[in-house]
Amino acid sequence: MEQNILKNAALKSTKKRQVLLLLLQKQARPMTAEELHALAEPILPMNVSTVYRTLNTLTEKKILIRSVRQDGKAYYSLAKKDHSHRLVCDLCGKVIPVDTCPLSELEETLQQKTGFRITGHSLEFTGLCPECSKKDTDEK
Amino acid sequence: MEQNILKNAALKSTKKRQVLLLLLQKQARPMTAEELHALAEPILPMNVSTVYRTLNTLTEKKILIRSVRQDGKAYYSLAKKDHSHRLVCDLCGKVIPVDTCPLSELEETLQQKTGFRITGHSLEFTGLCPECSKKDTDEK
DNA sequence: TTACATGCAAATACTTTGCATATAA
DNA sequence: TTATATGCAAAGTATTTGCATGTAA
Repeated sequence: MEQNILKNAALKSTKKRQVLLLLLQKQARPMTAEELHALAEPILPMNVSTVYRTLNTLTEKKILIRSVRQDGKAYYSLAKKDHSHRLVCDLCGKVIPVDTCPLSELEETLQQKTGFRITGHSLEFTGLCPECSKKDTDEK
Repeated sequence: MEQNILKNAALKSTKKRQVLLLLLQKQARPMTAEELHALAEPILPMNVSTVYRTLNTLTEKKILIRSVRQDGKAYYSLAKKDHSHRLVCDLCGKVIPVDTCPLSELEETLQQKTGFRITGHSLEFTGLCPECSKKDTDEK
């Protein structure tokens, strides 16, 4: 699996890259370099710069998607064929993917109105997931 | 004008805060701390940490809105009553405000489907503005 | 007068880079 | 063998903080 992903991108298939890819698959949520390093360490010790370099390389090869959030950190996730948006809980950080994307139509309209050649967009909702929402209410 | 904004927020009305607020009004586009410092310097020299502290204070007081972009930098703009989104040109950085926001309806739907209590969202389109789009085409 | 604002330098957080060594192909 | 990957330490960039001094109210 991971070997193929790497080979297809003309990258050497190293154990460290495989571990990082595996972690991103298993966790199935966007993670920071720091988180990935912490998770990888017990499995296979590696330097932080290796993590950063790997994430950059994989992002350039379009294997990963990098998204910088309001906390100023870069979050990485496997690039899936279908692009999607997500709900991020302010309290527990839980992420719920949103399947609908109502923006294609809007993009069309905007291109025509503004002459802007739109190549992409980022959209993220914030709020409280059901559990945290409950907790929040209980505390009051 | 600026004095009132500051007084209303129970903040001391200093010349430096006024200059920063004025710059944000005049430029009418989101700016980084670095940009603001460079613009303020010739008018009224001030330390970078003053700029950062001022921006943080004004953001806490809801006078400014902070938005961290994909470049990892925080952009500040005056908080207007109406929330809006924008088009950002990848080449020249030009910003075009988008008046429509099609997300309220979607938020409703999502709240019901997921149980998430949505409190906000961030949306930004990227692409090329008409001028840069032309330049880009010409070069090919 | 006094609480808050500012300058300055040092510290922090996240990320990148140069160079020597190690390893997949 | 050879181009690429990695470790390590140092550097870079955006931002914050502690402390002494300055100033609006």
